Amino acid sequence: MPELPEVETTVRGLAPVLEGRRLAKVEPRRADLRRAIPPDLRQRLTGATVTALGRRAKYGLIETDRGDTLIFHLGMSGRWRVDPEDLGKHDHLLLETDEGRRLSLCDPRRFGSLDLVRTEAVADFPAFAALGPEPLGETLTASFLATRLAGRIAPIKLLLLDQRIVAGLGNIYVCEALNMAGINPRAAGGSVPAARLKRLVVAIRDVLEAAIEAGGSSLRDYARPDGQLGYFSKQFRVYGREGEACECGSLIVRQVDGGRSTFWCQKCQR
DNA sequence: CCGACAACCTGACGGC
DNA sequence: TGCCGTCAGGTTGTCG
Repeated sequence: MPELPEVETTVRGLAPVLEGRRLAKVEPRRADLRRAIPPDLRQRLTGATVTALGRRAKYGLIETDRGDTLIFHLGMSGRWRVDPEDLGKHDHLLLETDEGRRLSLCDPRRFGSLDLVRTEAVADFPAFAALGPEPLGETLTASFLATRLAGRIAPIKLLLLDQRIVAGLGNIYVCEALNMAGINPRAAGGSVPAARLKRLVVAIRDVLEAAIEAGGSSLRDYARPDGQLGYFSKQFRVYGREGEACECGSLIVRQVDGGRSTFWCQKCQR
């Protein structure tokens, strides 16, 4: 999916279309994605005015003046299309504003989700309750990470993918951040020295901010809501670069951890 | 609590 | 051209 930067880019792209606009039409086009879509979604959102857009981890938030918040997750392949010319079989939810702008949530693999919760209870949303801190916020520090990783023998790479430890990182940016921080992805979480964790926190911030700045990554099926592609994928240091040379001259390798590809440099990351 | 692994679903791509 | 295996940005449930 869309990891944190792509969701952030998406939310920023949706804001000018939705903020302050009344939802003239709300049309779910199937009953479920990964889970069931709330059956009363159409009824509760139609006629409501969008008051704010937001993001928590990899979830996008659309708040309305009726006290409801639509929470969307893009899964692996989800994206919002803006003013689509025509709809395909993977366009699962349509929104139309009072200005006649149209938005379609398109998600071929349907690993995404849609939920509607009372805004005052967003923090109690089950998927949010156990989430770790935002990586771009104040809470994520080297000492915080050290506490969360203490005693853990699982590879640091897998622990960083655990949304309960840090919320919003995915496979791409974990690979990138570990490379920037010079950390071996298979190092036991609890064994990473404090100095490396400091570098890691800086690397996580830097890579996420740079990706947001560039408008998110663009892989197979991700595009910004306005249809323009993100450019950050061109800046990957290791992700998807198996066999290519690292800056140090050593070749980037790919291995599988927890069933997912890890790209890294064996010389720079120890 | 921890870790390993399968499952969910479709599409793109490479090899033959 | 077509068929088949493999892989893909994530999350969640089960089992030991």
